[in-house]
Amino acid sequence: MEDKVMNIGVVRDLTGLSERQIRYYEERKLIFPERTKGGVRKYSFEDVKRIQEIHQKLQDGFRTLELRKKPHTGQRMRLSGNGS
Amino acid sequence: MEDKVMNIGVVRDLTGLSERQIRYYEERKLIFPERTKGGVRKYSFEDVKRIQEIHQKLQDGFRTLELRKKPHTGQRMRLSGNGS
DNA sequence: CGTGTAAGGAATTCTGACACG
DNA sequence: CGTGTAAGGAATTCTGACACG
Repeated sequence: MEDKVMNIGVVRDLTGLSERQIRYYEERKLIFPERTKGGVRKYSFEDVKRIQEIHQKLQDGFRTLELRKKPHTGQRMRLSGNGS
Repeated sequence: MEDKVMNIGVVRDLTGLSERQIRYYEERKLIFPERTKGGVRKYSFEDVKRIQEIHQKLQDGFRTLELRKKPHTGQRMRLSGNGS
């Protein structure tokens, strides 16, 4: 439970991701930043780590929904093509 | 050397001090927050600690100039009246 | 699905100044 | 000296939407 102290701009710089991506992960219920009274998002360093993990998983071919509960039953290769 | 990630509003809430006080301590060269390209100050948790120390010292009767080099040669009581 | 972008508004922060003591 | 405040502008962030594939 670290302090939620960073604005999205800092998280953007720290992770190298876009604000769009960061907000989207929240929309998918993968991260839960706090808000100031005015509605500005505040993130913790834990959030930053989590965001990087999420991005990595997406790179590996997972979909955001699958990331809500850390999966451990099925690797899901995503080199080319899909499994459908 | 911690990351400078907090806006002054967070530091205000964390320390309970006013933005005016925080900016003033910088003006007196006691703390050195970074700046975004746009000019917005960014503080680290170390800065927060330092700010609290500075405020405590001021409560004890020190003046900002005296705090630049941590004093260790003269206690300076400040209960009532001054030493002049 | 995950991400980019332009749009307009709102929250936050900045500086310089005047005030007090 | 250390801090409060009103003033106006600028930087940052927010939401909802359209786009692509």
